[in-house]
Amino acid sequence: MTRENEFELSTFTPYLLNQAAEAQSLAFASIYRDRYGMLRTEWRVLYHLGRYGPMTAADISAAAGLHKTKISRAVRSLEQRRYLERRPNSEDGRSEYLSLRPPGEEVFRSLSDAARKHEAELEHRLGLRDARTLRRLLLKVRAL
Amino acid sequence: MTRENEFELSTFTPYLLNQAAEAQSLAFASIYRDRYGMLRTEWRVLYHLGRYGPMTAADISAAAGLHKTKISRAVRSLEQRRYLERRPNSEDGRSEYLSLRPPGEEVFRSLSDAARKHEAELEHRLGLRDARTLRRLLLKVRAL
DNA sequence: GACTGATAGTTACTTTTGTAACTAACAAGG
DNA sequence: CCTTGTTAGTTACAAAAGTAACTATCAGTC
Repeated sequence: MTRENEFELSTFTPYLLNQAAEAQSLAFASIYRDRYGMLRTEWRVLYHLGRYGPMTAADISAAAGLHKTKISRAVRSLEQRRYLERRPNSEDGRSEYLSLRPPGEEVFRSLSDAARKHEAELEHRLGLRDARTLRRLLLKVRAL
Repeated sequence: MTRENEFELSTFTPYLLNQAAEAQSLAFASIYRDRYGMLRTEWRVLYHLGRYGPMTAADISAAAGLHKTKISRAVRSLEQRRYLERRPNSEDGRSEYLSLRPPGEEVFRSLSDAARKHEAELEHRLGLRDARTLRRLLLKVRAL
């Protein structure tokens, strides 16, 4: 009953990308979610501040490619957890400089470690050669 | 100022997977969204019915790996657009058989065509060799 | 220094998703 | 039949994300 040239979703690249991304995201998301009750955007904001130091919400928005409302909400949430603090930007009264507080730094280190481990594990299970190829192809796809 | 062994999100495989998936999803989603105002789950339900013929919500749930509440909502939405119809299942009073109506079949064919074109285009831009490798690796990742 | 347009960030509103609770129908055993 | 437990699907509620409108500040111009 299956027609010859029928379209197969199960081999459709965007679908496979989603499946693979979801599987991997779930695996890593459970770490920042279960350990710290954080959302993906919150982890991303925390990461940028931890990795590159103090910056404004607009800086994060540009660097992470996230919409400003997402940043705004993530910042408020991280602030409430005492992970970051705001200090006025003397150059521009509209914005504030955001920086991690010690507990935030701590969480950043912990999650960075977990991410490194996660990546190493994936690389191991995939094999170094395939892992590298995959990264290269994903970059290529994203750039299309 | 950049420390040596610092974790780099931009080379983190789950992150790259998400980026690539998002880029590709957005590209294809705009088709069913803009053309027919459909959501991803709706397209998936429509696909299963169009590709494999009438089945129950539970069948779709199992085949597509989608939660039953998602199916329920998608089915109602597709029904309101007159894309599908329900008929009682004489074997089991709790469930109904779902099948596409002519307009639904029409949309299914149109979207299948669009998907085929999309895949061909991607294959062309990526090169056949890389496209195949990518699919292989994505399957491998999903299976981990 | 008032007017115009742009920018940083927040708030309000809407849509979508996730989760849990619920109803109805089934199935098996007493 | 009448309990007990399971399954199909819907509904209700809560969390999250998207979009638009808003406030405040800035920068340049007249």
